[in-house]
Amino acid sequence: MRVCLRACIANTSCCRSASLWRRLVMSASCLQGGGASGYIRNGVSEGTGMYVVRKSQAERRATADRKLLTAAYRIISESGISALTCEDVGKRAGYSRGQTYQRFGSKEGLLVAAVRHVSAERARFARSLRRRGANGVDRLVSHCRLHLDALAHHVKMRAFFRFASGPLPSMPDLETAVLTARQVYLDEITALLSQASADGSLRSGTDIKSAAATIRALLCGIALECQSGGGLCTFPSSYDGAMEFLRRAYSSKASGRGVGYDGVSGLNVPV
Amino acid sequence: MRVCLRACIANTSCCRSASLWRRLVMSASCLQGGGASGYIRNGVSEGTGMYVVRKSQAERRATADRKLLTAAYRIISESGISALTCEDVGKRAGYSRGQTYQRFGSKEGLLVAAVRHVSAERARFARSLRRRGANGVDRLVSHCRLHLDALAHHVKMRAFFRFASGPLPSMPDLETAVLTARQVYLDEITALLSQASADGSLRSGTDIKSAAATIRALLCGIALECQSGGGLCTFPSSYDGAMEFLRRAYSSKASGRGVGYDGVSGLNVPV
DNA sequence: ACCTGAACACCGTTCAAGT
DNA sequence: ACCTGAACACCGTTCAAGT
Repeated sequence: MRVCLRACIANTSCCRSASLWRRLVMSASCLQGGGASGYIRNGVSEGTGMYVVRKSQAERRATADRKLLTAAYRIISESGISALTCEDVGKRAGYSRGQTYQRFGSKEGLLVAAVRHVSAERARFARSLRRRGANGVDRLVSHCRLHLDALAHHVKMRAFFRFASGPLPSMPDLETAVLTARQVYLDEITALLSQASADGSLRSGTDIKSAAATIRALLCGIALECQSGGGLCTFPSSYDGAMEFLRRAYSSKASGRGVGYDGVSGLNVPV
Repeated sequence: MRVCLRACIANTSCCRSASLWRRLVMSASCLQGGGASGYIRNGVSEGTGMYVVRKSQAERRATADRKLLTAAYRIISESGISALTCEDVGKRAGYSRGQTYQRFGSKEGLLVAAVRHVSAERARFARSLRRRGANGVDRLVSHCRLHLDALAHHVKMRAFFRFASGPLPSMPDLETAVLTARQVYLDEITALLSQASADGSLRSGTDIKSAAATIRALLCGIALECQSGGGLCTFPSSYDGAMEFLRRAYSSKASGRGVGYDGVSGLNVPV
């Protein structure tokens, strides 16, 4: 049973009630076409309240979500959170301004989804890091360096630090989501410190909780500085010193004076 | 020669041209009164283009500037930069929304003035600090700690870190002003490091420029975390560890393991 | 169903009018 | 002169209408 909607609308002037339209699904072929002219009605089972929704609808929604999110974190990584407008997001994603509301309910909803996405991506990136070094502190420092290095290459990482280093005003749900993302980041650093403690490379007497908070503050502070330099963020060589600083403060070994960063191996090495 | 403006306006319907009004000044008594009913015209010297402007006008402007600025940095310290609206500023300062434009040209103009003001106040506060400690590194650490401690008590300091840890979008002049304020802050830390270097308490081999950038990043990162906790910022005890970390990383002495913060003296002391 | 765009509210900004 | 507030533009948001 297929009914052309154009004809339906032409014949009945008031046929647009929700109860009728809830039964509409879209044919899969529409996803390929350019326009929206392929709407059909099918699978109607009168009186049961159950409706058939073809997979293509879910796909369409997923596509919209993905495009909007991608537009959002690109804008954020380029220009910051407050520069984002729904108009811009819609335009980049190939939709109208209203689409953000269709999919995420509000601008805040979009931002919450965006911070969760980039936070998850950051955590995935962090897990993928091949941290190098002879011991836990070496690997901690290597992790921090590679993590910050990623600012130059990963748009999602830049977006993450935009969220982590300066929240939006008066958006409680966003604030909660950002705090969660920051907590995940803190837990990650805490885990690395625990490993360093376990293998004896962490300076004895170091309070892990406090050290993790300090390191996160340092990394967010550095990321903040990289952002303010304009569009693209690079990891300035002046922050090699910050990594050296981490090693000095937390290593159990009385490190020699001359420890330098080896750009090839990504390690701090004695020289 | 005094002319009551009310009468002037009643008699001439089109007397409001700029050329006429440029000659008006306000009597000093107006500043004391509540309303704006005391406008007078005086000191007119026809054809010379020179006009007498009584001090009370300058005072009035200065008062307006001060009230608007105070309203601005209070709002910023409480709710952040993007939460500030000209409506709010006007209301707090006892003016209309348009007054910000009268005095500062734009919201950005107000923000630039605000960041300069709180930056200058921060520098003044920093100079007033009685840094304690036996040597340059001790005094550096003491400075950092007292500086961050001030977040809990000084509204201007909270406003400063709102600016320093997360700039506004698409406001080039504001960005420049914030960069300048951050540079002043960096120079201050650099000077303290230089003193530590001079008296031999700074770990040899430390690059002062890089160390200053690292320390500023750490301090801004900590201030950022204090802000996100809601209204009032306090210096959490977990950041005692960050100060200890500074000492470990930059002191030339191989410090003993147990160094703790003495809340009374404001110093890190061996225990 | 998804999507759009007119309509509204809010706020930054301007500027003619008021004192 | 200082100051106000109506008017406009822009953007977040809603929602009736279009497909």
